[in-house]
Amino acid sequence: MDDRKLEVLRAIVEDYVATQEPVGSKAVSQRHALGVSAATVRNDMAYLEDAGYIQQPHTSAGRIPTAKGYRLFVDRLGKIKPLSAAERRAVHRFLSEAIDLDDVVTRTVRLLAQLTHQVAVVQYPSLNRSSVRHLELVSLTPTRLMVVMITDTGRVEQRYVEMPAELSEDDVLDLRRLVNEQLQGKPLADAPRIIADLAGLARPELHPSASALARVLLDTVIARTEERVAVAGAANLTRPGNFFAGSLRPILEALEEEVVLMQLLGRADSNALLTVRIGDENNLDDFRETTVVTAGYGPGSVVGHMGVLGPTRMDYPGTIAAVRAVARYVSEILEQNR
Amino acid sequence: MDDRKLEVLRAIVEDYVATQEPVGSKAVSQRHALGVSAATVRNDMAYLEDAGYIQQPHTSAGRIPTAKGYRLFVDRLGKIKPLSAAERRAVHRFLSEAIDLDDVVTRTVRLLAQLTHQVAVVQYPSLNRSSVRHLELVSLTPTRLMVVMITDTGRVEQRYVEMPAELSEDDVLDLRRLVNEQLQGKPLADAPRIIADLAGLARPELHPSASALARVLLDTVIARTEERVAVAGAANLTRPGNFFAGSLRPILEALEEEVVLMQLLGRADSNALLTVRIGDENNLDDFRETTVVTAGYGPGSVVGHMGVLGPTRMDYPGTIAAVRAVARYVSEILEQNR
DNA sequence: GACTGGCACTCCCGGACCGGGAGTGCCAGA
DNA sequence: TCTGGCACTCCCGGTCCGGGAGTGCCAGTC
Repeated sequence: MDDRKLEVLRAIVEDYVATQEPVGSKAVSQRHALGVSAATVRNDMAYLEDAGYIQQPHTSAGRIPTAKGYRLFVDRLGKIKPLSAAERRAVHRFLSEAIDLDDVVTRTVRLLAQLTHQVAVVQYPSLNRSSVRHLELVSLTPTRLMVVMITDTGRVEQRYVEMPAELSEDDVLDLRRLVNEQLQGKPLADAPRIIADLAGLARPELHPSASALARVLLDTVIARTEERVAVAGAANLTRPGNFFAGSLRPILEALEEEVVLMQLLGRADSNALLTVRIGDENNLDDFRETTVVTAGYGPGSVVGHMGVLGPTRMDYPGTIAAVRAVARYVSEILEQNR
Repeated sequence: MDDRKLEVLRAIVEDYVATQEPVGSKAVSQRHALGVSAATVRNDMAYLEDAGYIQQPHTSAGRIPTAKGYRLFVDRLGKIKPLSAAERRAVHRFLSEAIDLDDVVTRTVRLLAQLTHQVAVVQYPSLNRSSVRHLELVSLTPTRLMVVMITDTGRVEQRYVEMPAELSEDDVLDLRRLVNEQLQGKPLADAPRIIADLAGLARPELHPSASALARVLLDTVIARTEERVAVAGAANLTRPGNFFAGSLRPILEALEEEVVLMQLLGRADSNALLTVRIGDENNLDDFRETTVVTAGYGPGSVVGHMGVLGPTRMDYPGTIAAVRAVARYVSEILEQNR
């Protein structure tokens, strides 16, 4: 494939993203200084269409890129344009004001939505990859406890436990000591194994209570917390030309389904620094016209993903730069709080 | 105002809500067994229009209710239709599976959205009206603490504190004892006063640390936590005829603005059991075509509001019944966990 | 006096029609 | 290999028109 043909494809992608209208041969040859005439561009366009990179909405209209065309653009043509200094400062300032981990996530998701003018999705840091920092037991009544688990990513999880027998203040302290001895500092991934043996380590008369506690702890550790996500910028879906009314509804519905969102954030290939999934690559019918740009984040290892979701016709260089920059900075913050 | 005229208004509201199309005199006289001819209905309609209860989109079209018309309907005509037994069972089952307070809120908001086919909004239980059950201090490093506050509504709040000096294990225990002695059982409304005197009660060498802690506690108590809300069912905005594309965007934007949502939930007249705000009554330009149905909930006293938001052309009896039923049941649950 | 049938009138809505414009494919020539 | 020219296609916006639904009014009836 010719170098010039690639330039023509780039021109088509850039113009189409900017104007949202099919772009014709004349526009390409004039505005992009290729040094050839419109007729020549037309020949290249015919080739690109044969090869499946662009298509015509109808005869005698300009061309628009196909998913395959965008893919080529992202892989070989788009030069990521870094954030401006002002934008970087804004990101730093806004995120550094976060008061706790939840606030970091909330702020991140808003920031992404605002920077990219798209829908942003941020996964809460996954419990599984973090470890236990502290467990606290609070007795509410003699037979009712509250368990609070604090992880080294700063997450706090709470559960109520009904005890099979009344517990004295000392009993609670004993249990508290026991669970902390066993679990403190341990990765959550190892926790289920440890918890299984927990009841056996308690004083014999506490066995029933310890098992009840263990059941709830287990639940806390493996619970659906990994699936929690924050969403922002849904209003951006209504930007003119982004999605027509018919396709809006399934997307709005999907945004409230954690399962779908997790699938989009794609924990499978979580090792890639940054992933761009265009159209069909999402393997979801409702997202055939949608591109998802995701990045992993975390202190050292990846503890969660964040991403941005928009029409395939999106500003790839800008979006990719924004997601990458924000993911990096959030990782730094988590690193500091380690 | 005639009894029959009221019946005509009811017919118009009900038909319009059902069909989303202006309703004509013929339809009213035929489908609603008023025992009078279309011509008579026309006369009544002319009266209702003069009085401002209905309007014509254009000459020679049927009539649609005005905000004033809906208001009259809600105040005098709509008979709330209770949930079916099956629906009630579903509500009970779904809510009773909640594992903690956050989960109650999450489930409630989904349930409301599903029952009413509208957008649901639920305020997290306000801290200010609850009281402190327990405070926990966890030392992360010698100069860094994590404060966890647990309230009697089951809410957990966490903050980091940087200490001006290194603290020993005993120092932390001292501070922990102190703050719990002072604050346990106290309503959050009283907390700021108590916290102000806190530092003075610590051992002299702990004064600086105690002040640092007090500052953060104060922040925790009065922080924006009161403004947190959960939203669900945004996809319902796209139901055919609910909102046209132009008016969708400002609403989606508002749904991400806590401030606006709080205003809609309206803490002002928080004493009413159930509030219906129709169109202009919301005092927000973007919500001129929107009705908000809200109810307070809480164990005994009101600790938060929940509501549903939809086009003024909504099924009032059904929506009101759903909001009322859910609010009641959530209140019961909170009562049990008290 | 209240209600009714009839009638002329208004206005929306969808479909048909049409001309301009943008863009294309192809071809012959440089 | 590139270019200018040309005939062709098809969308788009505007206009026009007829049918239908609904109204307001009036005269007549109970």
